[in-house]
Amino acid sequence: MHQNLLAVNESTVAGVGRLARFFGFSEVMGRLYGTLLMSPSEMSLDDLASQLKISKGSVSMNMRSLERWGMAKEVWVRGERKKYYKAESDLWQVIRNVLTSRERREVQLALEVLSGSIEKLQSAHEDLSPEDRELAIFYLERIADLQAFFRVAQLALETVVGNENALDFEEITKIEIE
Amino acid sequence: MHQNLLAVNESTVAGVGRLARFFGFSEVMGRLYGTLLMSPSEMSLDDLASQLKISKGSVSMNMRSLERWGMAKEVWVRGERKKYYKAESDLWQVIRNVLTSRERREVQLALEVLSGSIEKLQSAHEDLSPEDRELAIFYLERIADLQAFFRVAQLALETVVGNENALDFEEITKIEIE
DNA sequence: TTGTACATTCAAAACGTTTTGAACGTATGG
DNA sequence: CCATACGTTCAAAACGTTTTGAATGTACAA
Repeated sequence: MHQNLLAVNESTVAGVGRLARFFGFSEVMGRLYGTLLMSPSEMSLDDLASQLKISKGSVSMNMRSLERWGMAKEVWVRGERKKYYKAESDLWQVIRNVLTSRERREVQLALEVLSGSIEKLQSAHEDLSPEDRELAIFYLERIADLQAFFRVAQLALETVVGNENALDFEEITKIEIE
Repeated sequence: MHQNLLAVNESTVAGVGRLARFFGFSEVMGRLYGTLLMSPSEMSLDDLASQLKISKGSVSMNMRSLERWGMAKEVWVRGERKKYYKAESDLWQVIRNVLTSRERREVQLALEVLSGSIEKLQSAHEDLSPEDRELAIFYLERIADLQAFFRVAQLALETVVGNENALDFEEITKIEIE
């Protein structure tokens, strides 16, 4: 294969690995996904292990994670005993999967905890000493700030998760060019 | 101090620690920041070490990180030899600091690498065997998808980073309530 | 200027995470 | 219905990261 093609493949795989880290996944998961993304044909566990030079066991486990996150799919090949995989190549679908099943929960939980804190502070109000009352008021301010932050995060998430097409390539380039 | 106030403090500190992890910082950094955020008065290294039950060395190093990220500031107290710290309590300022000096670079770098890849593929075009040419076309498609993703990320970042007030509490709640 | 109370540093230890590979399952082609 | 080629599992090892605390550096109060 041509030198440049190899270089492009390598840097893309590395970049997707980096991206995976950023999103809180392991780098290997990202490199597996990147490898599949840059492969025109589906790949077996052995293909992936040899191409990335990692153990088969690691590939097996990480591919299961990728499947759970909707980032890769198994492909059945007739007359073959091996499992073959291909990448989910719709990046927006992948982003949506991840945001929906992870970030969304996190944000919702955070907002619930914050509401709970406000309630705790209010219900304690009668019992508080003067100094504690002042502190409680201070706490309420800070918690309101945190709520504001998480509400923005929630809004942003729903924007991405909610719309099937809102953020696709065409639309964005339009916005940028104008 | 009242039981509920302690509980609120604790869960907030834990939550900010969690948030820090999400943003790729160490949990301790987040807990230090959270502790300062929930403290009406500035705190010394020893205060922080004893409250979080971690070594002074760790506090010292992590506080320096927090300062570099614009998340905490040193406060001089007359007639005191100790260093005192307070949190940067404007969360949007903190977000802006982080996004500007970290995420922004990452996205820009990624876009440069992708452009470079496209050039590599185009400049190699003449030399390619028929099979490699097909592969190059496939690569170009996938790289275009990645570019689209990073352009959206860039746009989102500039939205947050660029506007001083675009995302403050008032505006968001308005949007939500309507 | 000096003594000292503090902050900083960094090597070693503790800790958590990831990787490996051999042992073990399992399902498919024959 | 096997035989076996493959996938999976998991304990141990490798590895990277974080934490500690003692040694060291530094600047302030007196």
